[in-house]
Amino acid sequence: MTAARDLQLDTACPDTRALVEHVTSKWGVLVLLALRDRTMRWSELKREIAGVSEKMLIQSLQTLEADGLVLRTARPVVPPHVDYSLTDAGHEAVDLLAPLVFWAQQQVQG
Amino acid sequence: MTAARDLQLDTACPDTRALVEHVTSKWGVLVLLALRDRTMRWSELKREIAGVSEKMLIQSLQTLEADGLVLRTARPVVPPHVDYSLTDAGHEAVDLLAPLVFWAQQQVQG
DNA sequence: TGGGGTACCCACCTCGGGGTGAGTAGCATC
DNA sequence: GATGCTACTCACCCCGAGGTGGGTACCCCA
Repeated sequence: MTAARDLQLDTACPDTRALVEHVTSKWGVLVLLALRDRTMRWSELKREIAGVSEKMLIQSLQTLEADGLVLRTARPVVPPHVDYSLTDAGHEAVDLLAPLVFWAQQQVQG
Repeated sequence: MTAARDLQLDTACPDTRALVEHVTSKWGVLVLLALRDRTMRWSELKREIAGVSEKMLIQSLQTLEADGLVLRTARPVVPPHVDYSLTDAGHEAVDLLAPLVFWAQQQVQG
């Protein structure tokens, strides 16, 4: 178990900060949770995640893809067909993230 | 285990979102980790958490106190003496948060 | 001929997280 | 008399997350 002090200092690292911010961002959380148990198309995600704007959905997906957490698979057909799924790292992230979100939910409701 | 879909919808709840944002915010993370294994004075936190501005440290502490994660104990002496520690809920939060931060760190360094 | 569906891009705006710097009370020390 | 320490408050600024609304290529179907 790493000492708390070690974590503190390292957290000042901007890259670690950025990754934590991405996975805990407003729409990032919802995208990761939505993709947790199955691959989804872009339009499915848009429908599933209530209230997300097209811009933010695209931006979130692109960020998570760049972080290596989400896999984008485009089929060059008409009309366009694009699938999104979690990578192994994405599954690791969501497995660590979900308990935190669940806990926060309990706190608020309690 | 709650289904992913249930979590998704509930996460849209602004209060849950706010709490997750507080504990995963730039300085919120560092404050929680710093207080993980001991009570600290304000000046100690300021020294321990490199680069934090006074304003943001105070703001983070006030937010976490309002969320019931941090306990503030002021002694009316001169010069002022204020202790900060984690509540039970604060310990729960940091125990869920630390693995996520640690994982992010590994991802970045790998 | 034109309207619709998919998966985007682009320009613009707002609002709040985060940063900088100055001020403050009361005593202690020089 | 002045300066310093602690734990703040207050005023102002900047930038980026997030939102809004329009455009676009391509083909299909009516």
